[in-house]
Amino acid sequence: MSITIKDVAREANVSVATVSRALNGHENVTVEMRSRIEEVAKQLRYMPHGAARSLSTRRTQTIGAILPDLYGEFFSELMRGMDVAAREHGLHLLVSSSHGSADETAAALRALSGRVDGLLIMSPHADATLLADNLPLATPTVLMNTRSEAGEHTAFSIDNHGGACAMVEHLLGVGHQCIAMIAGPADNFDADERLRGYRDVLARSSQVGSEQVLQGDFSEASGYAAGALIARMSPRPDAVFAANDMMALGCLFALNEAGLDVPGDIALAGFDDIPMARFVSPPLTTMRVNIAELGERAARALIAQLSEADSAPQGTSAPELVVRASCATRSPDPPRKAN
Amino acid sequence: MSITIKDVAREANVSVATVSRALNGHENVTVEMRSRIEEVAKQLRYMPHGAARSLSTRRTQTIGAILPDLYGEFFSELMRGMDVAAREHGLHLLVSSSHGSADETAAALRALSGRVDGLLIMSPHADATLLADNLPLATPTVLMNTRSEAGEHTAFSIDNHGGACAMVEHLLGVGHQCIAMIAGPADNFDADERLRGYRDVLARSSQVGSEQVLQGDFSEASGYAAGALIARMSPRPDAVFAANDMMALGCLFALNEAGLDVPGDIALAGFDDIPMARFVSPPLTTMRVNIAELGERAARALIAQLSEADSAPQGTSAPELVVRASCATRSPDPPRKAN
DNA sequence: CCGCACGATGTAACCGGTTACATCGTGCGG
DNA sequence: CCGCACGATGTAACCGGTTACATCGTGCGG
Repeated sequence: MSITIKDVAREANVSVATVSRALNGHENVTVEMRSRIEEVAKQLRYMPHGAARSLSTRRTQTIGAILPDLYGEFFSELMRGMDVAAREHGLHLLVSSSHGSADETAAALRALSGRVDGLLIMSPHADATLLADNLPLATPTVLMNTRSEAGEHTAFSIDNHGGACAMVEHLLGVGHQCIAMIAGPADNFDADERLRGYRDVLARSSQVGSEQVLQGDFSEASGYAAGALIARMSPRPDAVFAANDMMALGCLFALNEAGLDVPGDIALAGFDDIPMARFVSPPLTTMRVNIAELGERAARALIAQLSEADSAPQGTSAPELVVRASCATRSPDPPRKAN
Repeated sequence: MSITIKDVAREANVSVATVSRALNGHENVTVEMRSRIEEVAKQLRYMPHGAARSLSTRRTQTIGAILPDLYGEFFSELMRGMDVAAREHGLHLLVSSSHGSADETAAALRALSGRVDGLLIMSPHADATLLADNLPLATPTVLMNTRSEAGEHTAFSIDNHGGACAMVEHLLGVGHQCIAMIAGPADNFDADERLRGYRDVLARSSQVGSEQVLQGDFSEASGYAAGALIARMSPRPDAVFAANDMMALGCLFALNEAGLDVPGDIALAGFDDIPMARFVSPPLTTMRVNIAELGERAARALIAQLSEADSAPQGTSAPELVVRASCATRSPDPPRKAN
């Protein structure tokens, strides 16, 4: 069907071994031989069959990534970071989405066996058991933002808890007393950690009343709904901390519609620092999460494992507080000149 | 090293052929035999080696995508569409970025040989020659937003020219006389087509003066620079058409900084309808491009080619005019309740 | 009771590369 | 001139699956 190494060998009147050596740049091939073979290969439009080569070398030059989804700002940035690290080492990226289901995660894990040299996994369901059951033995694996504390695999994550603490402390610091939180989806690890941070700071702070948590699901719509509720509360909180920026934006619309001024009547903060955060009016105070960096560091750690079997560093990325007009009366950001 | 089918066969006291048949659900295996083998396979944590299976079946269950980049709103949405189509058919997605270089595109093409069943390619450099030279014969391929008119491969694209025409006609229609354009990068196909649309409409419209093109590169910064220039022009254009939304946003900042009111003093329009477009003030008039749909349609066409060798439909996606406050004095969009 | 048909299972070739080991040929030292 | 060393090339095993074909065994019809 397709052109194989045999065709090239026949056409060049040499053995397949010589063709393989010539095309892979081995030493012991005369220059004339090499150039003759290269000529024939080019003329025949020969290109080596990846699967065959992988089978024989036991290397695929590919790292697999299993993510909840492939699109959206978050995963897009994550892939950007992974791509940077991968291409630096001439590796390909095979991506698979698990859509948040354990079964799909397991299926993806099994389907990738023998197709990748290592795996980057972000999945709420990637617990130790599931990994052990579906991961081919000895596949280098790096986990991202995972619940599983099982130190078996290298893990990288965003310090969501620390970030949430920092934000709540900031809000308390600038004088807000009653801070409501719009939480993310119940089964989401990031959302849980952010909520936990909020609770921890409130618990150890003496000056405040009780916590006030509204359920959201990370969508703008859920933020809008929560904002509408908050606007009607009595007494009304004097600050709102949304577990992500999209909900903060939805909330902002709802507060505006209710005739409330942000930050005059009520302060508002988000989490993530999505690009839109600085474009809305007022610009949104938020925690900047460097997602691409997380992806890049995780990929680098994986690549290191590919060569040296030992290294297994862990790591967290600390988000960074970005203060904008939505919760403190400072001047808004100037437009960024470049990305 | 790893568990292979031979280990399972030995452990279950059968031949590898029987194991293969049992695990692949073939008919002619007794139920006891099948369950015994499944039991052993599970216990041994056997998972078939993908490369070996691919080599033998000549199927990889994977489609490859070669894109200029893997991140950013555009490619992210594109991947979303591809993912939808791929997972519907149980296929994986192997992505590779060409970073806009012909060499990298060629390298990616060759590296994917034997690792994918078909290819989705978006690359400014994917011309007929490059494809012919680097594509293994008979690899089903679908091109996206390509220059190459060579009807050899199926191609899908956004109707950038038509969209730009529609936008310029709209601007003329609401009474603007002198419309400047902020163009995209010189070697970019989409940018060229949008510019061509602008020129074509102006050329066939009698009422206007000459065209006025400022060079940009699709970045917010270049839009900002162009906006600063425009603000100082005399006579000043009464409308600006930016080749994409990011430049339009940059331009908006520059115009605001220069004390100009949009749309009072000068109208502004973009292209793409990125999510931010409706959040800025004033909300941006733009052409909505359904990128995910493009990716999904292209992937579907590829998948169709995988089974039936014949089908080779072409297709364009028409962008849709979205009128917001930035260039006509209408009421702004209400917030979207859901995505 | 014998032989045939058919269903279950095994043997081995094959997919397309890589590479250890064998072989071949040439040049040079004694 | 002979033999040995070494560099270039070839042969064939191997990677881990799938599947065509061969073989085996059982039951049933004549």
